[in-house]
Amino acid sequence: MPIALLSALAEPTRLGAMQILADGQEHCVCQLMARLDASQSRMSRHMQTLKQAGLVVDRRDAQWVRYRLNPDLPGPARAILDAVLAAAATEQRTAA
Amino acid sequence: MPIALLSALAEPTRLGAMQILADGQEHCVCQLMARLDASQSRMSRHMQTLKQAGLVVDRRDAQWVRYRLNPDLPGPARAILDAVLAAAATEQRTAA
DNA sequence: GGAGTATATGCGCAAAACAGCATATGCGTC
DNA sequence: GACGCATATGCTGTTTTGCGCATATACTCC
Repeated sequence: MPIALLSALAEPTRLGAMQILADGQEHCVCQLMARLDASQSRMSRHMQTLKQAGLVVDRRDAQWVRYRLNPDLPGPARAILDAVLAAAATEQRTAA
Repeated sequence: MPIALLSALAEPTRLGAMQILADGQEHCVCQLMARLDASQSRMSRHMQTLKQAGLVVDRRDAQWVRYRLNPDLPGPARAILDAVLAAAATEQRTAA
């Protein structure tokens, strides 16, 4: 069931993180917290959640942990993610 | 934000209801409870949640309340729903 | 209008989610 | 090894979510 995926995405900070990571680049926790205005522990925990859901992968790089989209995300999950990101993007345009 | 949509779908009974409603037909609460093995109050409340999220619409028909997919679901929301249902269907095939 | 069926809802409870704070851990530099 | 920066995690309190039970409401049939 995609329940785990949906739960992971159904939270503003986590969805925000996914929108940032959607650029395909790696981002460290410190960047994410800054851009999403989240505290350190909050951001770290949310990234754990996304990782457990299989949406992202992390990599230690010196003092940083760099997160990026899970490149091996299964097709159906990837389709959900794309649809969600597209919807989120649409809304932001609408609000502008 | 699609947060509301995602939250609504991120619950097994509600997702199950959406899978049933995906046939395009109307279904009364009693059918849904039977097929999803849910108590009456539980099913009723879950349907309220789906309704509030805009995913379904209801219609009184004599003693029954018939639910069906919201035909006016906006495009991006519809896309999410379709992706989620497809993923759910895939998993069930995998399990079989 | 009384009984029966279908649905919604108020209430209380238990479990889960989320946040903040403090602290631990990993890594680099000196 | 001491210090500093980045990240993770234990603990605690608060809020939210989902549930069951009882009851209210809507409708039909007699």
